[in-house]
Amino acid sequence: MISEKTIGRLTLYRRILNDLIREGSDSLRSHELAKLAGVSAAQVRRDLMVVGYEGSPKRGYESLKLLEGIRGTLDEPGGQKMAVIGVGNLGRALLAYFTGRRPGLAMAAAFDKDPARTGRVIHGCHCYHMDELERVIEEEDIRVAVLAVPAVAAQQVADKLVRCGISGILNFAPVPVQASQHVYLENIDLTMSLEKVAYFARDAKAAGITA
Amino acid sequence: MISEKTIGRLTLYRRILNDLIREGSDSLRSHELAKLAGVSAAQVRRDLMVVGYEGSPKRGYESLKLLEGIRGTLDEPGGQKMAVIGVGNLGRALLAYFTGRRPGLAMAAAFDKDPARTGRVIHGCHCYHMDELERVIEEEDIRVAVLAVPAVAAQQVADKLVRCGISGILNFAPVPVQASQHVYLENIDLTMSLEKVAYFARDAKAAGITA
DNA sequence: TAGATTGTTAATCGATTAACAATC
DNA sequence: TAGATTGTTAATCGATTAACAATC
Repeated sequence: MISEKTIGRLTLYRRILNDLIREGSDSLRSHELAKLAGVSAAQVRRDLMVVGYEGSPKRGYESLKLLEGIRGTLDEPGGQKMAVIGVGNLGRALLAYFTGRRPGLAMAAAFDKDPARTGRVIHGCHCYHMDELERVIEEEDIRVAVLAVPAVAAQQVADKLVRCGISGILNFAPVPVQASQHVYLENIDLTMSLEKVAYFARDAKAAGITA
Repeated sequence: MISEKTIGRLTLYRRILNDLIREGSDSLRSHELAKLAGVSAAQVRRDLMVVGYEGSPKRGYESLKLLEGIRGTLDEPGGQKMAVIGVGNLGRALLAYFTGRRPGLAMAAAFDKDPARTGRVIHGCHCYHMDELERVIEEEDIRVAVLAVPAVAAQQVADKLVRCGISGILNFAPVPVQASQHVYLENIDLTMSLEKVAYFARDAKAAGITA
């Protein structure tokens, strides 16, 4: 079982690696990757131990083989499908943002309960009414959901998603949503993050004056 | 010095408390708040120790006084101003999302380098050209910036923001941006979060089959 | 009072980093 | 070889939780 943090960093290493390969790199050292990812070299080496490809003390890590190893660890071979639930301002932006960002993770559907928003294509993705949730998720074999509904509806919609067979939820509603143990759920609380920044900005400014 | 995590949870407690007060609650216990916030009661008690208001073993915490205490800890008395940098799909959505969400944290300006997007009002906020960044930040006394520019531009724009006197940055570009020690920077890597959910959704599904 | 809840300390837990023998 | 880098373990660090005397 690989930790959440390690998986997160692997996704970052992959992106960095893709850039390096595009620029012609054929090998790299742990400390180079560490610098670019903003972590320690020991962290990088520790993380890379899980991908099943070993570097060599002489040549470091071969870029292509390392990328292959990370892909083998992170990706579902046949690809995965996802959906966005709620196509208000944030939902539409996330739809656009996530569409085509990574091959192997396809945006297959969008849903909303407002009939004014359904029955049309938004950012290349068909928007269905919530009544069709179960049918479409089943037919399209969707496993991952991006939840962008208002806070009051979040828990209820999450429960419905779980009943429909979704096994991963990325929740943007500013309430901590609960789900069964067999469903992976990550909460991104934008308001919390903004308020944290506002608090520490104040603090940083004060520190700056004192220093 | 209060930890990042504690500050984050205090913002959550405040929101929950606001809801409870609206519903008529005048007092609450640590375990009630813990349940609603999805944390342990010990965690809540520990967090609340920093706000300078003590509960009593008999009556728990008085809702209004606790809210007052949290406000006193988190909020800058005169309020704070923020800006969004980059008004593409994501930037515009964040502009709409953060506008008016909390009194005391005002969206004062938006910026973009594309002249087609500047000189107009988006979601109630004037959009300036990047050339006006320094002047407007100074005039409006903006301290917090939400960074929603493409990855390639992120570090460069962040550096510019710091030079203009910004002391808190919420970065949405999918690269880890670096800033000086006197600037608080939080990275929200949406792609990383999505890929993590996709990975563990696969895992969760496998666990479900095995179980 | 008796009992529930508080503030607070000690124990636990998990993740990160430092260190080092093995290796090319 | 000599030296840099690897995989991996031990030490460190920080945050969370369990426990409990104090309290209303």
